[in-house]
Amino acid sequence: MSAEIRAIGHNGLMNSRAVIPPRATRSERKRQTREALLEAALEQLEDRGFGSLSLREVARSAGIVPTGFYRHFDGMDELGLALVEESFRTLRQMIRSARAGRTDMTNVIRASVEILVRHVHEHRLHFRFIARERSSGVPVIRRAIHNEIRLFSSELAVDLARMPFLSDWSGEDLHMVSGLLVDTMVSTAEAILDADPGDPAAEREIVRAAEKRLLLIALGVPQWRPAGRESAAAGAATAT
Amino acid sequence: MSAEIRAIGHNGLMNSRAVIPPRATRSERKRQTREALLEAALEQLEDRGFGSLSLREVARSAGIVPTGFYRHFDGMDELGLALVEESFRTLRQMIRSARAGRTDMTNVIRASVEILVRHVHEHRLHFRFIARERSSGVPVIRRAIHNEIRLFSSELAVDLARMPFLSDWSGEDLHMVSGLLVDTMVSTAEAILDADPGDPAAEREIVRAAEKRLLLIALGVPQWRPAGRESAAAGAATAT
DNA sequence: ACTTTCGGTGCACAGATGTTCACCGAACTC
DNA sequence: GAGTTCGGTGAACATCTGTGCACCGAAAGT
Repeated sequence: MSAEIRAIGHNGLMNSRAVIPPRATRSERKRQTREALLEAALEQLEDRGFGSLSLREVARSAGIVPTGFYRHFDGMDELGLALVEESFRTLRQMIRSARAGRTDMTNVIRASVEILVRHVHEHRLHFRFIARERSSGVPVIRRAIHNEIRLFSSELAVDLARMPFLSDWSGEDLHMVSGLLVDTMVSTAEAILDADPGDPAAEREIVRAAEKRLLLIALGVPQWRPAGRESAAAGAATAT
Repeated sequence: MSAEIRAIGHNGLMNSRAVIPPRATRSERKRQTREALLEAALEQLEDRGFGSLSLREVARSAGIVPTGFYRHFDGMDELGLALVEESFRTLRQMIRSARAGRTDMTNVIRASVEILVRHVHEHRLHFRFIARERSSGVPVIRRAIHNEIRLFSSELAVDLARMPFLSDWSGEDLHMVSGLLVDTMVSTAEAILDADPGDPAAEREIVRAAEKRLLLIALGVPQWRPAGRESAAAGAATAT
């Protein structure tokens, strides 16, 4: 059944349900309160882990009664998984915009970091959620996030393989570097989330450091197994 | 130690403390139950975040009654901060042993990763604690861990400054690379913690990837501003 | 041998939590 | 227009939580 009426997007960040949407089809209203539940959970993650969220409190600040919660999810875990899905949907959207603007690669590093930072600001709560729950708390959510990130890293490896100076790299090495890049980006996102919003100096410092990190990694790439032979020989790497 | 649940609702005259060393000075026994509380908390972090730990449950599995908890900490937060301190004490101990064995630096990477892995196994619960609570949950604990890690990164920067090929680096750049190294190590530790113990193949893979990451970073170092002036060496990433 | 200190106990309380159940009324189906 | 679906309600439950209080008994101090 298509026929979805598209009303205005969402009701802003207000934590209470405020006034009831006057006119809406039933499934549309259901979708709205479902979104309100997700939003309420995201907001309450400011000073608590997902595992310490209470169903009642989430329902309350979403504007419904505790038992109404079960009309949408059959427990907090399912709500959490929905949050993972939603968060990574916006993340993939970020990747798309990153791929879109990659005409020249002279400043690919700067551009990537800038896109990352912009999306962290635009979807702060989503990033905070995955940053917070990535390593912590409820196992099922941790697993889900880890799977998404791994998948994500694999996609980046495929992208990297297309680049000229990486075209002859082994799959294992490609995945290594993509993993390193992803982890670096994750660290950067976490740093930005921790730095308080409204302090542009601190954020610029983070961005600066992130760009340097990525540049350092990029500088290592041409030196990777320069002779095609094995072996590490860290000290052996010489300048051109 | 005694993680067993005391099923009976009202304990009669059963000595709940299990067996304790019969002879001990009072302050020594206090230290012991304090340690039991810390241990109990660490163990219960397996499938929950620190924020969802309950004072009662921790006290129970430590073998004391809930109110007895307050003889040692005045709340779970303080217990958490004690855990942070304890955990980083063992971490610094690791660093010392890392510094001890650095005779030759041909395989400094391999040696570092190996030390990291060994300590993760030896102090699994401590590492799991800081990995879990690093980004999540209770703000006060998160801050404490972040401060420790930042301090830690600074110390590493000082160490790096002593190395010949890094001696002329600026403080900012040194801190950048130390931060990158620390984050990489943290990621490696998290990966090892996630991989189940007893699967040596998976772990070898993680170690292998970690060594490659560090090598790639190391290979970038000699290329870092080779002429001392602007102009990043590889055409990879300069821009305005 | 006395007094003090203090880690640990037991009880009690008010509040919060997840989940059940029967019920309502407006939106949907026919 | 009659009947059904279904998102939301409110009361009730058993259970768990953190914390205050008075008390105990043995170790420590004198």
